[in-house]
Amino acid sequence: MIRPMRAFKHPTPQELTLERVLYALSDPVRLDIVRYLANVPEATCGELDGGRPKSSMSHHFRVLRDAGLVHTRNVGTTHMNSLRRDELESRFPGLLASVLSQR
Amino acid sequence: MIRPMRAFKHPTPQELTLERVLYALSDPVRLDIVRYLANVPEATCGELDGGRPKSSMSHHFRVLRDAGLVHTRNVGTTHMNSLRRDELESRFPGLLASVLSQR
DNA sequence: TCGATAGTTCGATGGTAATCGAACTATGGT
DNA sequence: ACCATAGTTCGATTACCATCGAACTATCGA
Repeated sequence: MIRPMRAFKHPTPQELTLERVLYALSDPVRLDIVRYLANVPEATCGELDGGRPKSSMSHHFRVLRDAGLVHTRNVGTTHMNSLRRDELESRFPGLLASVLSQR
Repeated sequence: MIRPMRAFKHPTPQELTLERVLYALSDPVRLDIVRYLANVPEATCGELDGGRPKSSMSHHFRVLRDAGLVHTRNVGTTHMNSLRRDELESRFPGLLASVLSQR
């Protein structure tokens, strides 16, 4: 009886709130993650820790996931993260691009 | 020896950080304040409390001021608040408009 | 099946933020 | 001068959040 690895819950675009998205983006670590993900198709969690403990990174990815910014899928032993560009665009048109355009 | 009412400190556009702005906007009460201010030239603090204590409103206005979103000037016994549209636009072009365009 | 690897979850800690009442300050009006 | 009004500041409480180590889970490879 093999149970598959627990899948992550990803909110639908309708479930997203502007406050939650802005809050998720208001942390320097998470903003860096989002900026990084904006330039690659996907990235693993480990690829993004800046020497930080895995548990801290896991926390930030969870916040980003719960806010609807990031999608995580399981690939072997790693977790592949990607920006939910299209869903974000459908729910908050132009918002992500606007934030990412700031320096 | 008359001392004028203590003036508020307003950060310059250069001093603003994206994280701070996004954080200030991530609270429902403050987001409502900003949305309201977007539709009027100026507004007093009292005009915006939704039955909340004055001290709570004062706190939120302070956060918005410190983040650089709101300017407060003294007019008689009241405080007139306005959105710092131009400064915001110069520091984070398009950001405020993008956030305000979301429902 | 035995590591090794990648990441999550748990629990604790410290820091920060929201909230409110109460006291205080400043201004204008009478 | 006195009072009312508008808002700030202070202090306390509560709640939440970032951080980290440690234990746990899942997958792959040997």
